[in-house]
Amino acid sequence: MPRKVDHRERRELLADALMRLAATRGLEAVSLRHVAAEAGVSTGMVQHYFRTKDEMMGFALEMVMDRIEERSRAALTPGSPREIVRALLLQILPLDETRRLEGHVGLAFLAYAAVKPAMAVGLREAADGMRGFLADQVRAAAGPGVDPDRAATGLLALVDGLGLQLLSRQFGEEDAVAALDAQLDLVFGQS
Amino acid sequence: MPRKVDHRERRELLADALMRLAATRGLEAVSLRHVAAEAGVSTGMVQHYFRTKDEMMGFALEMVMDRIEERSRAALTPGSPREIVRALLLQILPLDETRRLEGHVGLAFLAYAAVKPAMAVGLREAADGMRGFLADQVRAAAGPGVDPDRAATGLLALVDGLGLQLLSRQFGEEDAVAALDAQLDLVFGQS
DNA sequence: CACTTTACATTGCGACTGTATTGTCTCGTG
DNA sequence: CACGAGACAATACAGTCGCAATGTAAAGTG
Repeated sequence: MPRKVDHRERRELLADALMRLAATRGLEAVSLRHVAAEAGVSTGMVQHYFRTKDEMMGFALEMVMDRIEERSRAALTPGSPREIVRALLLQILPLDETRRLEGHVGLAFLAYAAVKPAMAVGLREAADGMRGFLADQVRAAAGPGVDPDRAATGLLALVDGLGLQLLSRQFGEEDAVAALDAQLDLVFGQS
Repeated sequence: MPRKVDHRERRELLADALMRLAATRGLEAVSLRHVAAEAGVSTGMVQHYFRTKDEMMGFALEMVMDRIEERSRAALTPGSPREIVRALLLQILPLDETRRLEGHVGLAFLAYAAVKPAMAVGLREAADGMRGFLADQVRAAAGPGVDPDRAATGLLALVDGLGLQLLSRQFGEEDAVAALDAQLDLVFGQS
């Protein structure tokens, strides 16, 4: 075997360039040539690591989801269910610049996946897992009149919606956090 | 002046074709030729009514927003604030096929507007107006511990998030309505 | 030292894009 | 009835797209 190169590393380098492009100029600006230029390599190299454009898109999407999951796992701190849920959901909100970038990429992919169903299954599974985890936490600590599954669905939808509006800068970060806390109050009871 | 043609009508015909295309095959499939073919006309005619592609996109986006606003206005029925809010938010959720289609188009435009800021201002204004109206309704009838502005933000974000997940068929329509009702319970107090 | 496999770079092709140009037909007005 | 303006249609153009083919350099293995 000749020249040893870390495939995973190269692909992540290219996917990073793709994300930068998608966030600043939209998914429609993502082409083999543009990704190559953004990464500072030749288009031939991009083709070498991704046999087709769809393969590149799929890899980038998976990478975004992996990063979110990784950050979520890192935010898993011991505490009350409410604290756990809050820490988790705060990781999903685009509250800093890197997460804003990922959020834009995610939004672009969401619209992309709406048309390419093959891309949607991963997103669905991730959301289902998150919903299940949230429901467990709510079940453990919520008030008596609260349906855990519905509350989890509501929390996830709220964070999605807040994230959407944060991306279009409809209000500040502290407002979004306040809205989330208000919702947590409603679900877990005022503390 | 020669041959009289209703400009508005023709443009809406073309924008309808554009929406069908955007919903089924994504905004990336929207080209002058495709829109023309979908509408069953020549590309020259499309150019005649829209001098540029961006102009066509902008018109279609405005049309989508107008339709949502029109439907919302039609749903304005006399009743308690909670009933008014519920009826209004139910119009935003993609609960039937035509609204699913519009939802997909809206999602595509959301991602599009994230990159073309000129398109985003209209979306922002519409959301602000809606938020203000919701806040007024909440202020008129909510419990004492509820901040109207925050509750309005939460409701709008919830509906956005629910709509997003409805579009990707993550759960049934009745679940989304149930989640909305649960939230209304929390905001307006159990009835 | 051969030899093969991998890692790229370069180039070319056909299809498609938005836009500009030009032509034709048809109507309403003077 | 002439005529000019609007309503299209057809085509051309430069650019970009994904992808395939081909070439070259380097490194590990026998």
